[in-house]
Amino acid sequence: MSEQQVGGPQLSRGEFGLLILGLLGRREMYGYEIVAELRRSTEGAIDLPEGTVYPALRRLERDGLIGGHWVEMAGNAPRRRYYRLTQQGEKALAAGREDWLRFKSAADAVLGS
Amino acid sequence: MSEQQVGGPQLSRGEFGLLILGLLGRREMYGYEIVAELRRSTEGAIDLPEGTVYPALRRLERDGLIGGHWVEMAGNAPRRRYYRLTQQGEKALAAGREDWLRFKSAADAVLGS
DNA sequence: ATGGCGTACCTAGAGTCTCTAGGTAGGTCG
DNA sequence: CGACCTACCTAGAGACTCTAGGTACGCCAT
Repeated sequence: MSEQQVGGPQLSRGEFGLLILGLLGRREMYGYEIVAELRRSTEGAIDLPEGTVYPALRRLERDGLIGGHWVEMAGNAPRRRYYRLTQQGEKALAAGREDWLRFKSAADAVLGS
Repeated sequence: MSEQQVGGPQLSRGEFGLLILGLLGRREMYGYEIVAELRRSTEGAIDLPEGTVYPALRRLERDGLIGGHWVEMAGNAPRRRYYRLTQQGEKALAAGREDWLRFKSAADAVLGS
């Protein structure tokens, strides 16, 4: 519990998963929206292909960090699967934020930035 | 060349490789030393096992970013393979630093830190 | 009416990286 | 003698990311 380590099987691993949790920490979103919102809110710096995001969402749901539910749209618009954080996901996000802060200063120390 | 993107096949990919380049940007080092120095200079926040570092060094050398040479030690002490950045490695480090800065602000934007 | 683009979901497979769990070989210390 | 340190190494499993598609529908311009 007092492990202050990140390099192990932490970041640079499920890093993108953490970013998705970060977005979902704000509000419910669906996959296609996450792709766009990630691109938008990072000004294009992070632009994940759908082939990365959809499997990541499946993993996060499988691991109980997010919960998804289908929403039928009016007319013939394609249905959406909205995701929100579970309680476990909230905890994972909090822990992930701390890992990120630690990793960030560690990497800055090494890279001299 | 004007690509301002990191999420692609960039960070969270060869992230640890970049950290190794960062260390080698300071001075020549050998594998076992890198493991220790990484742990030391990040105060334990990043503690890569040898099984991660040695293969990473081989990849970096294979890709021409670092060059290694054996140094025999006095007595029966085990020999060391010292690595230094190549010119290409210097460029990769510079590019990697920029990628890191971009990724950092992007992730901060998403994680709200 | 046809091709292009947009919404929204999905997958298989290849490639890459990280970690575990060892192994080699010698040295020191109690 | 056993434990631990320096240094290097590897194979294999597991995990993640990306490419390159596919499905299905709607809208718009030519």
